[in-house]
Amino acid sequence: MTRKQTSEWSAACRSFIEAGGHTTQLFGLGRILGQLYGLLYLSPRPLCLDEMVHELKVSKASVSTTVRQLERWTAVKKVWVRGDRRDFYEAETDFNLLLKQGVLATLRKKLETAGVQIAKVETALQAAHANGSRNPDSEIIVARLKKAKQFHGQIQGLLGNPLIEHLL
Amino acid sequence: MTRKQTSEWSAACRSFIEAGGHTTQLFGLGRILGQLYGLLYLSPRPLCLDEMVHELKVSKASVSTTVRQLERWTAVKKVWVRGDRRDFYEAETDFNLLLKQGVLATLRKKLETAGVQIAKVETALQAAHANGSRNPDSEIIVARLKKAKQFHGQIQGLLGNPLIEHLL
DNA sequence: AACTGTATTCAGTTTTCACTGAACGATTTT
DNA sequence: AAAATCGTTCAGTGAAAACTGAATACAGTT
Repeated sequence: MTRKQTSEWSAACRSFIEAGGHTTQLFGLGRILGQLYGLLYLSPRPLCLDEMVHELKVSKASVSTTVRQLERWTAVKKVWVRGDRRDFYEAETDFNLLLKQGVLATLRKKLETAGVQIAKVETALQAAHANGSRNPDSEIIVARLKKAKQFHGQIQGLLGNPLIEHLL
Repeated sequence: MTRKQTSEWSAACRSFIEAGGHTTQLFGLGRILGQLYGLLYLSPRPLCLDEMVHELKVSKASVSTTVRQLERWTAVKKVWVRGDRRDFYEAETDFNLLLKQGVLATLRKKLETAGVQIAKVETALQAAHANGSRNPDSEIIVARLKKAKQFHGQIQGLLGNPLIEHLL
């Protein structure tokens, strides 16, 4: 990537990087995220910011923020290069690790906030009940909320299940 | 919902519906999607479009498109009401079924298109190789692409794994 | 201390996307 | 056949998100 290379090879690499961008965009993450990870994934050596800027033809600001986002997800890590004060990054190539620490972790967090929402509704419901309010459909509503809560707990348990980690 | 009811109960329902909107928004899906499903989920009887419009205070266009989106995910289904030519919808209350047929199915589809991307890169890579192009980093690139492809296959297998369905 | 090379932040711009209003088409009722 | 009732489609709007250029901050060098 950093050296000049035959057009065929670089074409294949560009194709991979572009595919990465498409994929992340497909999942609602940005375009650059996938491109950047793809670039680092194929690179045989760590790259500094300006190299990434040059390869992807995007602004330095985008690279700076996106690479740190990838770092938070443990998808890339910063590496030291002796005698160079620039920041170099390389990709974490273990996808399984990445899936566990990155994707599943954020999924759990979102599930958590969803649980908070359910809890809120529960208090509202208890308030209605304690208040002596009567409603012909009360049983149905209570039952369905209960079911929703159970499902939430089930999914949380599933994501915490060591079996999942074992499958990866 | 359709009948008048005490303020406490409707407050709890509105809270649930709002929570649904928050949750779907959290996952990158629209706000209305979650609200609409929440409304139908709590409703003891099927609702027609105008009832949903009235409850959620959104446009009929939004309800029309969103409810069909939910239908594609088998999250709701259209039901016939005798002597009424309007379309009525009710929620699928089995979350497990919903997860399998809805979420996992779309996930598989996205994985599929990602696989197409990888295949494209592979042909580009073979072209480079057949062309006799030389590159010092070729082994690394080939190896990493292979690894990526393996991972893709692994995930596809995991989503097709009957064990997953069993866990739900 | 001034300067150079680096990364980060921030205000502004472009793009994307959920959502709407109004027009349309289809079907039923008068 | 005219009117009424529904559902869908489509161009447009507003807001949020992605992305950029320029300013800033920071560390090392002269």
